[in-house]
Amino acid sequence: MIRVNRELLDYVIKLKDTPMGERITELEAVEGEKILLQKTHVHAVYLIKEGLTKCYQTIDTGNDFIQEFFGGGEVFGEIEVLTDAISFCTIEALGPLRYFKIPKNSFLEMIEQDPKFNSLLLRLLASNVRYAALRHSYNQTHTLEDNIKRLLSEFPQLFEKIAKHDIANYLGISIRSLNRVIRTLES
Amino acid sequence: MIRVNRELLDYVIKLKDTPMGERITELEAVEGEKILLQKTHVHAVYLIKEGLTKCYQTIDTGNDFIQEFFGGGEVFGEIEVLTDAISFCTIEALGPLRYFKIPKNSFLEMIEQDPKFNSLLLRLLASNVRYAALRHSYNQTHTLEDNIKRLLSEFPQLFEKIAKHDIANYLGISIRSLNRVIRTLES
DNA sequence: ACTGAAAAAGGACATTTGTCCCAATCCCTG
DNA sequence: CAGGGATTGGGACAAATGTCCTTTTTCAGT
Repeated sequence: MIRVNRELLDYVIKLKDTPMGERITELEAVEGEKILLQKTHVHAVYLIKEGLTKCYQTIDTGNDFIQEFFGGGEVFGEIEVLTDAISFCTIEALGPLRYFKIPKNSFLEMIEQDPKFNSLLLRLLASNVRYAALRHSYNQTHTLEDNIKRLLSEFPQLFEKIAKHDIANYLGISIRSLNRVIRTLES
Repeated sequence: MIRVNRELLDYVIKLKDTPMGERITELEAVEGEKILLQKTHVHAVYLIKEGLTKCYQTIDTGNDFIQEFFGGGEVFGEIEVLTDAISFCTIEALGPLRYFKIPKNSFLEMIEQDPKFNSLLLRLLASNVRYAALRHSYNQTHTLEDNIKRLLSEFPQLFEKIAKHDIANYLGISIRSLNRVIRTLES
């Protein structure tokens, strides 16, 4: 639900105090600000220091589909930089945000020259593949009710921290359906 | 739909003629054989040389959900080896199969010592993340009819090459629904 | 405190999808 | 070539979900 990566975050914070650290800038954003735009070229890789973002796609139907919520230590832009592709989702701050920006070239150099960073990145990608696969298979094969129960058990503050329409877009359903199921859960 | 990675396959085939190549074994499997079992420990990484596999999870409801179809150059077991986790899907041959097996330790060494291999692996992971994300968002936000049309345009031999129940399990729907929609497509 | 906009809640109906059957066909094997 | 199991196709009904719309609630800004 909300992905984080403490280990990578700690490592990059330490990197800031090395020569390579000069190439990493620290930035801020406010709620609603978009750090990365879908269907644009990506020239840097970003890492969240503090705060929460949603990573979503705007579909041709006009709806949004939220791939994931990212917290501290999560990375975005790396897929595009590695595959040389146009960005496939938008990253938007859900509150005040602090994040690091690593220029594309520096990122690629770090992969080559810093085995520890490389290893952390590989594990991040692998862990995200795994998480997304499990989430989607569960989604496709269980009822909405099961899905919401599962989210709640994983993240009890769900309804306090995340807007209804975002939860609906994360589950790929309409708000109406979400409300209906929440109601049956309460009774 | 069917993932392949020509570049990685070519590279590993070349590797076979180097000292490192001695640690890579080439194996075969027949249709229906399972190369990797869900919920087991993984001690090696595998790469498909020739043939087709399905990568699926068996859900607690008894249904299967197919994450992806893998062809030449695709890798499996890497997620588990990198994240030190139990395998989250089963890999099954859909026909005669040839594949390489790389012991866990050798795989990890290759990542550290062979920048080219490391780079190919990073790009494979990134490309798979991207592909899966796009597939799932499309799936969640479009009708079944659109999804099937999309699969057909991407892979016109769909119905000749892949069994109905596998297509249904890939889309996360029942065979009944699949048949129903196919029928409306024909008329 | 007032107001307008966004968010939340839910009624009513249409549409989609699943479940449970049963029938027809194909294919493998004894 | 007979029989059994898998595969395919589809009818009928139930359940889940979407669409459209209206009402209520919340809340920031004046």
